[in-house]
Amino acid sequence: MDPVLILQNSCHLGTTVSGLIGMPDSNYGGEQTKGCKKQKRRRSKDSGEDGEERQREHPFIVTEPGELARGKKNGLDYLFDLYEQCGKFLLDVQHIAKERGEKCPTKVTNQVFRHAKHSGAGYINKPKMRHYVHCYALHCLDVEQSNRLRRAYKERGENVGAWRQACYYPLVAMAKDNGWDIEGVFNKHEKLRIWYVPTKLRQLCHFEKSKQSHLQNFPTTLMIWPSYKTSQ
Amino acid sequence: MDPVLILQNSCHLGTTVSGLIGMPDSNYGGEQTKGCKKQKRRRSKDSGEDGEERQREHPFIVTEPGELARGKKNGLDYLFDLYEQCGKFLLDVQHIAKERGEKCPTKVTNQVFRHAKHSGAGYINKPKMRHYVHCYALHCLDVEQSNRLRRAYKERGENVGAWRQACYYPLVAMAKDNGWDIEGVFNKHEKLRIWYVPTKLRQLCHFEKSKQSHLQNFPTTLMIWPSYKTSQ
DNA sequence: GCCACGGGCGACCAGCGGACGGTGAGCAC
DNA sequence: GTGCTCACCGTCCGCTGGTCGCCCGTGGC
Repeated sequence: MDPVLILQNSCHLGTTVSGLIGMPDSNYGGEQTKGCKKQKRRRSKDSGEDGEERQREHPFIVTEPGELARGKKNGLDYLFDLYEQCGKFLLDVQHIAKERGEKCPTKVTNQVFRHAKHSGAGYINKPKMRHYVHCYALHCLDVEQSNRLRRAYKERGENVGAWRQACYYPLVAMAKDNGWDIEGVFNKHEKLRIWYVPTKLRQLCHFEKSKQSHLQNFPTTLMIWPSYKTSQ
Repeated sequence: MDPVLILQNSCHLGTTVSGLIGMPDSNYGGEQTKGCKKQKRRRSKDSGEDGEERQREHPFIVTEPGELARGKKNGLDYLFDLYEQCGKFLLDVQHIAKERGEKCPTKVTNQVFRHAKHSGAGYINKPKMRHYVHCYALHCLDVEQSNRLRRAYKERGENVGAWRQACYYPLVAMAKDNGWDIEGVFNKHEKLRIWYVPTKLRQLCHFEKSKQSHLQNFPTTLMIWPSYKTSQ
């Protein structure tokens, strides 16, 4: 059985002393503490406005490769296809930019999301795509392992959030094999190159790297994967 | 004699019908016309404040290679050295970022300028560096031609602005030889890769490219370099 | 001393990358 | 029908890249 999955499973209900546990995906304890205002946000609430209120997309569920989601849900093959679609939209934007002699983006930018929306792909939006980037990354870099993870999490009846969290660790292992250069891991892959490395994944790699080098100095320190069970 | 220089010289006092003439360095006629507010800016004027008012740097003059500027002026060798210094500061910033597991910039960003200032290089600032990037580019890509241009403009007693404008055209020619990919021209050179391609240079390349392809359809059209004499 | 020139760089802005968390869809019972 | 879980994505925010033009240093007379 896969050691990473074992680690996942064994830590699932565990507790650790790590300061990272239950951390949301946002920046955790960078030295800059300035700018901590809480956001206030309003929402239309009633649809008594002029425009057609966009219906929100069906939530994702953990599906096996090739499996179609039942009920009002979307499967993970569909999720990954969204990333391929974004790649196509980036190509469009690049061609248009070159034609006009404008700056040519190399990554999926706001402009690309805008272009997707204008092109009728209203089901694509930035928060969603950024949320699952690392899941797509695992799918690109190691389909076998990605598929195994999907099957395991489906079988255990885990929700999408848990599966999403689990996708981080195989990637951290790959970063380790690449001298802890997660940026490089992304850049080597044709389809991944166009996606920004998620902050949390970069931080996770940094954290593990520090832990490893610390282990060399103090071999008695316990090495425990953070569970991230409570973060979204 | 160099054909590009001949073009420069012959067009120096000329007039053309080009819509680009006398254009400032800013965006000219992109299709987006939104956001045309004029900036208001205040300046401290009196130095009755707490801090030591930074003295502004001596202006640049056109100097020959190896020549030191006389009087309260700075020479072009010093200007180009500033770009090398920025490259060093970028290296610093990159090392710090990697150590901390933060995003690692590949270009000279605001952060690099901030680091330079904090490191005591208060004579480096963003507007200045961005202003002369293409001059440094020519210096990197073809020292011989850059040196010839410097000597010619010094001899004719031209001011820095005129020399700066003249630096564009050899670069446009290089872009042409590279399939009009100026971004690629920059990226191929180790020291240039870290600098953003100036908007005006990219636009100039695009304009010339269109003119060239137009020439093929209507060979009787006169091909005239815009003079840019009145823009800064 | 005085004036005119011209360019250095402080300050501004649209829009970016990045993030949060309130709605409300969805399913179990 | 009812309740309560959880994740979608509208909206926000600190900055970025990019630029403008005011102010004043500067040299000639």
